[in-house]
Amino acid sequence: MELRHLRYFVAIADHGGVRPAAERLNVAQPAVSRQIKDLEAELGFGLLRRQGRGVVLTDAGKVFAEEARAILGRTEEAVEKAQRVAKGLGGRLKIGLLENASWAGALPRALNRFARTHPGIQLDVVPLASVAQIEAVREGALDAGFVYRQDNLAGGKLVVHPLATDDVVLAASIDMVFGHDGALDPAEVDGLPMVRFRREAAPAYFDRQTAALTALGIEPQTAQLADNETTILSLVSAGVGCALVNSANMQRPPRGVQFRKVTGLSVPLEFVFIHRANPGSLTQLFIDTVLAK
Amino acid sequence: MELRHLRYFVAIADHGGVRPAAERLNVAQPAVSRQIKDLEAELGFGLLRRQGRGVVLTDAGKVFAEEARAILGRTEEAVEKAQRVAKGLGGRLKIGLLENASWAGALPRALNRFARTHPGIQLDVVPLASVAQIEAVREGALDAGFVYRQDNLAGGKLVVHPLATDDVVLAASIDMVFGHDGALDPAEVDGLPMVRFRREAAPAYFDRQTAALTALGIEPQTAQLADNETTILSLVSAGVGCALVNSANMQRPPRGVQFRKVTGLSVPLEFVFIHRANPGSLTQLFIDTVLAK
DNA sequence: TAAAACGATGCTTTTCGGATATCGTTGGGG
DNA sequence: CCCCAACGATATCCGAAAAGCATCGTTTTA
Repeated sequence: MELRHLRYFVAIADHGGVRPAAERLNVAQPAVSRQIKDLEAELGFGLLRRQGRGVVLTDAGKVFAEEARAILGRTEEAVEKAQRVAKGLGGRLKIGLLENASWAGALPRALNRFARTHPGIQLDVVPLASVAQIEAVREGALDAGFVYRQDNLAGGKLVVHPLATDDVVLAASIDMVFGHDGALDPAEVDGLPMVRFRREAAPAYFDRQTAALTALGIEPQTAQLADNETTILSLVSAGVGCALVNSANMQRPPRGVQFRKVTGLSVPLEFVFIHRANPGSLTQLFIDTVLAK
Repeated sequence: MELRHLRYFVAIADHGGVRPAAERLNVAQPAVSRQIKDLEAELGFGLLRRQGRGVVLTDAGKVFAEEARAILGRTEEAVEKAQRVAKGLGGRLKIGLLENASWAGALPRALNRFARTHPGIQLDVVPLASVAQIEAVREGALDAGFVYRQDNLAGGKLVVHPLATDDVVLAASIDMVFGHDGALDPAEVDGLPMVRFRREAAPAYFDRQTAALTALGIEPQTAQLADNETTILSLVSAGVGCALVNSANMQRPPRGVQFRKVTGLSVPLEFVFIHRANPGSLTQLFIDTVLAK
């Protein structure tokens, strides 16, 4: 069965006869007769009742005509829909974002700009941790992602655009008094109870933090584990302990938390934009918007 | 565009390549390549990105593949749907029925039997007056109807099956005392206030009633007009007057109403089943069930 | 670096849809 | 009542188009 069969049959149903249908279709009458005959043979039941003068639709024919009309309409819609996507006027993009930190950067502006410039494109923003985003982008589950650079980023068809470099600072409850306002000496930090990332959530980050601390002679005392930075800051605010957090948090300091640089402590956090090496046209549009900045 | 294009393209999308798609479709690989090329040319945008080894769907291609799958699925459904109708296992029948009287006959049994025998067929029962039903059946708005024989029944592709012949009887309130139990003499009826059909509702019937009454020397005194027999009987029961009604009502006498034959008064009411001369297969099934009785 | 896998292209074969001419049937009009 | 007009079906031919075959270019992989 081909769409031609449906087109011919619908024309007959619409114009009440083979001949007017043929005329409307700009083909000769026998062509229509034959196609319908073939269609009936394939379906295994009659669509028309021939009664000398003209034809009438059988009951099955009436139903089939209705269905055929719907199918033909659907194909037109399908073409239009795909066409909109091809023109960059529609479609759907899945973008990964870290739910903690770094929202304060240029990201919201870029997203807003894209949404305004391409109103037909649906932006699905998926909150995911860096490791999960990288995996998702590799597999195509995400079109692009905003993550902190990880070990598993290397190789394998991924394009990485560095956007900014943050560092860690010490977050402590405002109830904790250090006696001065400047950067903290490592000795002042040693021995303090700390709220830490659960290692499984970000192994590389955890290890780099640990290494940086021990290099300064600080033995981290884990008071509590948490899965994300928002939770960590809540715990810090509650006085559970201090914590090393992304310096981007200083842009929007949570209530009850003070941020202090620690002399000599540095765990560079490279915030990057990632996508596959062969992005689709839609993704390319998004990439351009993000990098245009 | 033909369904073949969609089938080929969906096969590529499903199997991730031209060659496996061709194998699944039992055609050679170049055939698939060309069809997709033609399809892209017709659509005006690309569906596949050729990259040496293998192909990947473009964004528009992904959308179109989804749409194409839906369309192909719809066609299968369409065939099955029409097939069920062709086999007499589905579909819809519109049947006209008089909302008053004559329900007490074999009709409910026939309708029930049909509903049980053909559970897939939806029976739309439309309450309509005789004249309206005849018009509707002629125009195809109804597949069949149950009516009282009318003047406009003659000619024009209608098949009429007489089912039963009723007559009129006098309906009166039980408060009305005639002094005996048998048929009434015309003289006893003359001068009584009567509830009558509005003439527009059934002109022929009205005139025949009037003629029959005057033939017996009865001058009908109209106490009230009504549109249907149910209303008439309610008015009779309320003591507004007596009325000539279908004798079928005697099967289910309404509360507070007595029925009396009037000597010499006869207005034969032929209850008939009608349908067009060239019924569809579905309608034929229904006809067979009704007449099988 | 060579081989294998994949898709594209050129050419031939074959299938199938369309055009023309004609026939059978039916319904309407003189 | 009969003939004509309208409609759809059929037969045959022709052309378009889809499929098959062989081959080429490219890329990935061993």
